[in-house]
Amino acid sequence: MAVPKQVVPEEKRRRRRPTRNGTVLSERLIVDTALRMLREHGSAGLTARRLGLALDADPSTLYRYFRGMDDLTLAIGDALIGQALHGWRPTGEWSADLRAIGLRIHAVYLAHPQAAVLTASRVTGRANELAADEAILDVLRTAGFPLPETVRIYHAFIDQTLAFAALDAASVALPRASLTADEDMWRSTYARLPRSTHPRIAEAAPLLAARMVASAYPTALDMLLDSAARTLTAEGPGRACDIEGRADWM
Amino acid sequence: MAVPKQVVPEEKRRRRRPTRNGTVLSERLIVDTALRMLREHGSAGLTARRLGLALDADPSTLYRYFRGMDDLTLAIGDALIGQALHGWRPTGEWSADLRAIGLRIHAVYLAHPQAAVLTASRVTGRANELAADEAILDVLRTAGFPLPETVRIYHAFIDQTLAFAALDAASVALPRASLTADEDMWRSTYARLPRSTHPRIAEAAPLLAARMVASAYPTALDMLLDSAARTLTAEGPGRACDIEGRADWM
DNA sequence: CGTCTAAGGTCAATGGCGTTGGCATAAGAG
DNA sequence: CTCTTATGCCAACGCCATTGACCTTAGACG
Repeated sequence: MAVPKQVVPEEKRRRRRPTRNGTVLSERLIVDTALRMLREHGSAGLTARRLGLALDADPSTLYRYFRGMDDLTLAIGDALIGQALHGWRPTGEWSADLRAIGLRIHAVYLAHPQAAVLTASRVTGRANELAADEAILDVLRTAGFPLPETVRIYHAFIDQTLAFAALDAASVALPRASLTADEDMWRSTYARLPRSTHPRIAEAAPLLAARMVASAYPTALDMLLDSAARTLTAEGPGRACDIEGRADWM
Repeated sequence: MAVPKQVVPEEKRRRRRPTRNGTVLSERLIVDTALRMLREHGSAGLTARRLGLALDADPSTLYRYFRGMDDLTLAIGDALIGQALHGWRPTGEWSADLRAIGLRIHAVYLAHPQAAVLTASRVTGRANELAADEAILDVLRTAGFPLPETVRIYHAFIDQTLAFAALDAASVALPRASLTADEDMWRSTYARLPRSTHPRIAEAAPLLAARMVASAYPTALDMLLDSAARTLTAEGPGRACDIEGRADWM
């Protein structure tokens, strides 16, 4: 019959047959349940078996909705982006707008750290992701940046945001034990290093202990916007505006 | 008695008993083999079973050297950092020095993308990591940055470097299929969006296709150094020098 | 050089995991 | 009301990390 191995797209679904226990499945319900499970069981705790259990459905049923766990992962990622920009409206001040978008994305990812770890570095090409990219580009163009400069800043901005979101989420998503161990590192290991071997760390230890437990994203974001602002006001880009420093990887 | 459950630290090892097939194990050999296996089998392909197979040893033998796969992961991460700064010497020009350090770390992580994915967001507190942090702080202090400013820049610099390394490594480490799919996304999905619904993406599509396949790290790094340079020359920090934008997470 | 202890190797078993092929049943088109 | 087939369930496969019991021999010590 050749048939299966194909997932019916959500909008084409006609027959909504309830599971043994009465719940009626949908992409939406599955993604939401997956997010809840990620929060409860950690980023490695999203398993087909457990998800099936939470939905009162057989694990294999999930394959009627997603091609596999990876496909589900992408759907989760797009849901996060949608949630981040839900209700956002531009104010007209480009710098403040970008700052708000960046902090919103960062915040939503940190609110779902276990999900963020799985999805932050993926390109889904789904609706919510496209809408976010369109919004960012629009802010820059409306502000008056020329097209090449817009693309340059857009690239640095979105990748910086996602990169920090993933990094910070990874810390938060660590198992309780590893997390406190990592945090204590700055108070124990680093704070106790002898001045003789590590003088710079020793002198900075108190400040480090205070700073390193927080995210560096707001600082890095401000530095990026700071640098971008100069190319708008000044006669032209000061330095490093070309595409050099290109991919020597891949 | 009481049974060990403890791993003998490498420097205390006396008895070097060969495995059934003659190989003599060591932390070094295990980490190197693990790196090779990660490259060959992908970031999810480092398994105790396979590692044992590659070493001609029983998987359970690994537990004599590391407390578990997580402990091994940390050792791999520290090895990467050590490799990145191997042979590095400061030139005295702080901006160039930081740029070099950043690009070195980024490059080594991208050279071992599967390993980078596992380790970039971990704090090991091991020797190589400490040495790297000491070096970065020293560059900034020697350049004349006051201590609080040094710590602020250090934090943004190291986290941005690791964050981009992890993000870019994750792309490179994707299975061949997903990777080319992601790259084609910029030429297919994004390039074909109608001007009516996504005008900004449409006008930028060619530039995006050219840029997005490369890493934004060099650009973001230059913008960070650019912003930092102003706080050195000017009378004082222009803006955003305080610790605000603090952790509203955790 | 001989003894003997415990480090460092092996083996077998446990309870997870994602995924698949076959099967059953009821939703809803006609 | 009929009949197709979408969508659910089940059982099984081959992976995985980790553990406890066991065995063997390296090398400290007399």
